[in-house]
Amino acid sequence: MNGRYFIELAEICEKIKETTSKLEKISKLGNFLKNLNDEELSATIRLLNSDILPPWYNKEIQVGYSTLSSIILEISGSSKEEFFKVYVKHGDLGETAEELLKKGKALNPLVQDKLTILKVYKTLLKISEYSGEGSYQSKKNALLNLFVNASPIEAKYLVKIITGELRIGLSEGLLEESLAYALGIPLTNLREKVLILPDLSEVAIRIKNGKYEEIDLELLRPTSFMLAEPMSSPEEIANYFNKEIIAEYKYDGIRAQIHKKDNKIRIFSRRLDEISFYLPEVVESISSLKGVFILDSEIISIKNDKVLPFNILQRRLRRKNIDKKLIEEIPLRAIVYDVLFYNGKQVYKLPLRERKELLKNIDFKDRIELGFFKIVRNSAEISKLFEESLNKGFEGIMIKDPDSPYTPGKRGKAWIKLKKEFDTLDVVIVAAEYGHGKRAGILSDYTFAVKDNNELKVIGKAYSGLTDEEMEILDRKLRDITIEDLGYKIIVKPEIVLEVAFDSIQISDRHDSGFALRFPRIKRIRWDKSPHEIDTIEKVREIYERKKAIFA
DNA sequence: CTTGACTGCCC
DNA sequence: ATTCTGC
DNA sequence: GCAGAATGGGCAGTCAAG
Repeated sequence: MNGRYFIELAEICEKIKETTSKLEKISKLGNFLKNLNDEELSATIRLLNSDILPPWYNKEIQVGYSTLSSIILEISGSSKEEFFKVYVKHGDLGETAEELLKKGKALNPLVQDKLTILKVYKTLLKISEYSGEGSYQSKKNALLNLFVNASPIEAKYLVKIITGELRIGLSEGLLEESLAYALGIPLTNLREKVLILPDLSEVAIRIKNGKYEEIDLELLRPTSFMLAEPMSSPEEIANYFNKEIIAEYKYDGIRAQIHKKDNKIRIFSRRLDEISFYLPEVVESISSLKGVFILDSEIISIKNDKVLPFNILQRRLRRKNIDKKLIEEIPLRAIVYDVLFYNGKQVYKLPLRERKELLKNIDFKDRIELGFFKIVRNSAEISKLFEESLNKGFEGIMIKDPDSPYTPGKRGKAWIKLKKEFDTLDVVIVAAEYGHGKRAGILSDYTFAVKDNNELKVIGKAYSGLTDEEMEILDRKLRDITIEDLGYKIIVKPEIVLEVAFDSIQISDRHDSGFALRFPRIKRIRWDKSPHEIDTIEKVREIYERKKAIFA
């Protein structure tokens, strides 16, 4: 097999990492992409996107941090201690591989079967096929075969590609820009097509072969979901729109795109995985509906008129066996609130109010129902509906501009989400871990506890909410109060108090308090509070019980 | 046969 | 999921 | 306003090891 060498791609990535200029990144990568043939272009895009196959193929590599670490250890011949030290320093497995390989001796320096882009891509493809007994070793052997032929810089990018964390300041966005540059078309044209057909590689090849016009929404093939932006109050929403708007309940369920064409039905998740298999009774209900369509919906579970919490609902996903008992235990229903394709027509560009009208033509029944919505005009009406939603056990409300088209993949202000106000707890930091990537070497991930009589009980971890500056201040302070250094993590004297916000509390054996927080984030550092003043496990229990009352 | 580490994806 | 940062 | 980056908790499946 010959063709373009993988080292070329690795070196381009290195240059992209070194510059902060977007234009430079785009031209560097764009010029490289321009000269690839179809097969190599497709493979390169998939590698850079860490998307070996489109998600709806439901194939996974099943190689992660642990497997890669053992490979790096093996071929670099370094000790665990050394590996660990280098890893904490870089906060990136790829960088770790590069440094250790530079230091160590290559396992087999004489055999140099130079890696090509296609060889790498095809190997990863093959790895996702291995399963069953001995598959771990097969995957490892296939990877070893790549790594023994890789120079340190190639090894670095192999690791980065496999873990999906390139960390070179190039993600889907700039990749698209580079591709548009390479294809010589405006970025907006490319982007429009990618949102409709969310497979950058396939879009690129089709455009390259003059099939731009033919790319449109296709039945039984997922398109990106339209997303919402958060706002914090009914007033903010009312002021922003200042007109009649459509309001719906917001459900804490699983987003589902439902495709029906004749008797073929496919359902896709937000990440575009096909999830039809896990939802047989939903599929059955859909099959009894008339028409050909693509619908947007939320799947939830309601039992005895109560909404089941998300962690229960989640048990319906990724199941291998779905029996009668499970279907009764966690009964599903799909709440439909939008339509993208209806009886032979693309309708996603129509204004929402017309799409809502179209939905009325479908004879929803059984487990598929039309989502409730109503027109609201001011903050008082928004507020009222919001309260109603919470009382029913839902998550909040969605506010949508009736004049807006369905814009796949866009998170704009056409859809606004209003979630219930979060609770907060005052907690104390008891441990801290080093971050990754740009947070390498900084204690940026904090484990915190609440008070249980004279003891401290861990209730969660958080990393987001602080500015870089605050993190650096905490970093220095934490080092001063270290009790024990575990290498990747330090235990500290309980001195620093944080105000932590979260969406809900759940029972959990993850931490010793017996509780865990959902969506924890740091509100602020409470320099003014001493650890004696933090919240107690009783308060945690109280908040938990209050929420539980709404659920079944 | 059971357990625990690992992986990936739902929010 | 949330949040911050740089452009 | 967009794009990129870092990272939370819970779940099921898979595989290797005991």
